[in-house]
Parts: sequence; structure tokens; C-alpha cells
Amino acid sequence: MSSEPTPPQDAADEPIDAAEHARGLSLERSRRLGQLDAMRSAGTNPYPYRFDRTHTLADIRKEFGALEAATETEVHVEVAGRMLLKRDQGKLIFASLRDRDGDIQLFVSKAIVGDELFDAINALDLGDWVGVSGLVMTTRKGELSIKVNKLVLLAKAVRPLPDKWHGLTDPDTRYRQRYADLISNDEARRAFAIRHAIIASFRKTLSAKSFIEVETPVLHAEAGGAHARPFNTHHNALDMPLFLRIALELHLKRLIVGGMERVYEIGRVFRNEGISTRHNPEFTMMELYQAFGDYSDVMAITEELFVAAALDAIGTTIVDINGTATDLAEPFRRVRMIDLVAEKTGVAVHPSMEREELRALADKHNVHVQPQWGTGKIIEEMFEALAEHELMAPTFVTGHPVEISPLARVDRNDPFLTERFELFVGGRELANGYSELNDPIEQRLRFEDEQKAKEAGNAEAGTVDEDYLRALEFGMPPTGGLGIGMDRLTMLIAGVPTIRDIILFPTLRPEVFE
RNA sequence: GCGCCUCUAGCUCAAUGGCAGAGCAACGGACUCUUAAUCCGCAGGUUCUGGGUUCGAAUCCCAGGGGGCGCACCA
Repeated sequence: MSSEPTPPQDAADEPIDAAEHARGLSLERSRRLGQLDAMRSAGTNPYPYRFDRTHTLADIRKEFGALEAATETEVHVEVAGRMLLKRDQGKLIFASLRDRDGDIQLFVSKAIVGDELFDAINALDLGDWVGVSGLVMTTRKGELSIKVNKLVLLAKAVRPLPDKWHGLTDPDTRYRQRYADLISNDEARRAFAIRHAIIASFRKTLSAKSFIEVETPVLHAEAGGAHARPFNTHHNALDMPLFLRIALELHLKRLIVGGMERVYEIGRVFRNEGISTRHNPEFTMMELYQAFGDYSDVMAITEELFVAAALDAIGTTIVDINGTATDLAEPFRRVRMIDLVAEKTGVAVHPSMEREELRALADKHNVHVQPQWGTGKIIEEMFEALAEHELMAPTFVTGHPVEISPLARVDRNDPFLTERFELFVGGRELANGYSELNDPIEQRLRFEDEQKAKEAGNAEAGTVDEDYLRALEFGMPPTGGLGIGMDRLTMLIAGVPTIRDIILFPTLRPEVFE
């Protein structure tokens, strides 16, 4: 409002020195900042506090999308959005306005708004936020429009938008200036809408199954629940080292001990490892635990979650995997890890075999075996080297050796294997689950093996978590557990090739501002 | 960490050893049904940074920085 105090503004405040003043961007910013000063001098706040709209742009399109061409209505609406395009016709201006989920054309006639407002609208820059009131209409060509009566600037854009047709293409700029990417690239907006829909779908599905959503600590005294290098941090008041969590698992299972029966968490985990098209140092996991079930129950839940998420996010269960249309609604293939290795090597393998025999087989297939690896680890390495990357259609790989699965329960039919699965799609691991080990005596032995591996120099190995063992000693019912990589699932459903396209602000080196 | 590629106007891109250019955006002008509006005019440059070769470097070489891809790491 005009009575609001306007802080003193001076163009000389701008940190643009005289030598730079003639340069393109500086010149453009100066011009727009000059508009701000002029508005303030005239008693108008270029950044007003609020605007009440009657409709979103999608509302208008839904309600009036069927209007015939050249229709004038008496329906008065108030809308708000960012002005992205402007087509000046002399005494008529067409502009494109966009809000969160729609767009619409503004029809501005000099005869209706008068000379002063017409000139003000003409002086707006692409990128400015505006609030508009007017009547719903269609043009002679049939374009749904708002015949503008009044228009107010809601926020001035001082920087110019990216190219109106090509948007932003430079990956560096797209990730660093995600705001500009979202303004100018439809594909970016689409990917993050899909991400939201998937997470919302998970919550809906799990709530319907009586799962409770919980939040467990991100700061851990011990980084357990997976094999990965953690980020280290420090608590000042307690003067103690802490780790950012690498998994959600051990706290959620404590809640199963506590009797919550069905819990899940969707949360960020942190792994201090390489960055690639499939890895970001912080990423989002969904883990759930269901009392009285085993790994077959959580495999079924995995399929159900995937199908519902795809339907909710993109309206179909058909997704593209490396150029092949694949229906997620079909039951996922199930195959044991040892059978995949046998298939690739032509030799039946099993963790009970002599280590030397497996090592020779691995050598033959150029899998380099490290001295501390046991038979189970050798089998897994052969699986990863020979079979994993070829698993395109969704495949549950099951029966991981005990050696590499310290938290999973031994297979009821084979003491060398666990009741575990990993889900692979497009050659990538998307999920991991098992019948949870709930015998505290056996869990202690498994932890002690981990501790030995860590002391032998394996930085990813775990340690003995005494509190977790104490929890198990109170008794954990039979439980099935599942973890799903939400980022990779989103990549699959959105059909994007890199994890940076579905993480709003991926990890980058810090930008240097001069 | 290693290898390959890449970095030019606000944005999208040309120029491959010989005068740094175009489109969009901006600026000035024309236009009352356009929609990537159109048309006329004008302006905008530390070619990522530093060094070198050369009569001459955006271009070739060296070093550094950002980014991409691949490898390694990621049980």
C-alpha cells in the first residue's frame, strides 16, 4: 500500500563498479533495479505482502477449458503467477502467466485498462510475479484468456530468465541454480512432481496396511545397518564424535522389539562414497519392518508399492528400461544368487565349497579375490561382476550367503544362505530385504565377525552394537524388513538417466562467488 | 583418485591459427486477436583463470578451476 514506509534506496548501493557497468547482465540488473527505485519513489511497494486469488490457473482451465472461441464471460477472477512471455501488439498485449500447476494467457487492452496501467504492464519484465483481476474469455483463435482489469506487481525479477525456448541446458547451471531450471524447464518440474507422487503413494499404501511412520535419529554413535563409509561429525557440548546414519535399520527394529509391529521411515541417509549418475552422498531410503512376517511378505509388499507408485505418479505400470517397455505389474522374477553365478560360470557354486575352488573359478572370470574374503563374499563378487548388470527386468535375487548378510536370518533350508533378497531393475539395485535375524546370541556372533573384519582394515564393516543386542534380548518377533532406494525408484518411474535429475539440490563442489 | 570430453554475450549456440558472430532476452520504434508473435533499428564480450608457442590464439601446448561421461569406490 502507498502508506507503507519505503526504505531509502540509492542506485549507488549496488555493488557494480563503473568499469562493469556497461556489461550485459549488470546493465540489465541496473535497469530493473532502477524500476524498483522508480516504483518506490512513486509510493508503490514493488514487493507487496500478499495477494488473494480466487482461482489457480488449473482451476480456470478445468472450469472454462471448453469455452468456444470468441466468448466473453462475466466471470471475474483473481489469479497470480509469473509472467513468462509477452506479445506486444501496440494497443493490445498478450502475456503468458504461469502458476504452480497451470498457465493462462492475459489479454490486456489499452481501451480497458487505460494508458497509465497499460504502460506499466508494458514495462513489466519477463519473470516478474503479478497478481491479476479480470474476466474469463477466449480469443478469436480460441485461446483461454483473462481480460485484465487490474494488475499489480507481486515481486520484481531483477535478473533475466533463461532462454524462453531452449530453457537451461548447461548441467552445472541447472543443478546450481535449480530455481532457474524449474522456472524454465518443464521436464525438471515433471520429474519432481513424480518424485512427490511416489512418496505420497508409499505413505498411502503403507497407511492402508496399518504401518506407522516414525522418525529415528540421523546422528548415530555407531554407523550401523549397512556396509558403507560414514560421514563423521562432532557434538560440541557432549564433546563426542558422531556419524551421520548410513541406514535406518537398527533403530526401526528396536521399535519392533517395542511392540509397534509395523513401522516405516522415509529418510535421508548419508554415505561417504563416490558420486555418479546413480549415487549421491545423501539419498532417500524407505525402510519398513513388519512383525510376524518374513522375506516373502516384504517381497510381496515391494511389488505392491512399485505398482501403486507407478500408477499414482504416471498413470501406468509400464516403464521404459533401457529402451524396453516393462510392466511393473507382472510378478518380478525370483532367482537365487548362486544359481545366477552357476548360470554365468557353468559351475554350480555354494558357500559350503572349498574356498580355493571358488577362488580359482573367480580368477578364471577375472574377478580378483582379496585374501580376507570368504566363500560367500567371493560368490557375491562373481554375481556383481558377471550377472548384476544384465538384470534388466525387475528381478529378486535371493539367498545371499550368510557372510555378507550380518543382519539377515539363515535360510530355513540351507545354513549357508540367508532369507534375503535384493531387487535389481535396469542393472541397478533398488531394494533389499530379509527375514530379520532376531536371535540375540547369533546376532552377537555375526557382529563379532564384523568387528574382526573392521579391525582387519575393512572400513565399511560394522561393529558390535551392544544396545541393539540388548533390545534383541527383550525379544523381537519374527519380522520381515525391506529397504527401497527412493531416488532410484523415482529415476525408474520418471524415466531419467541420472540421479541428479530427481534430487533437487545434488551435491556439488561449492561455487566461488567473486 | 584415474581417463576422455567440455567451458564463447543474461540464456541457447556459431566461429579450428587470420577483423569474436547469430537467435532469444534487453533497449528505441511500428502494430487492437497474438501465442517461440512479426517487422525496422540499436546495444551487449576478462572467449573459465594463469602461463607458453606464434607475426597473429576462442582455436595449439602446459598448469589450475568448474562441469559431464566412464572407470575405481559403493558388501
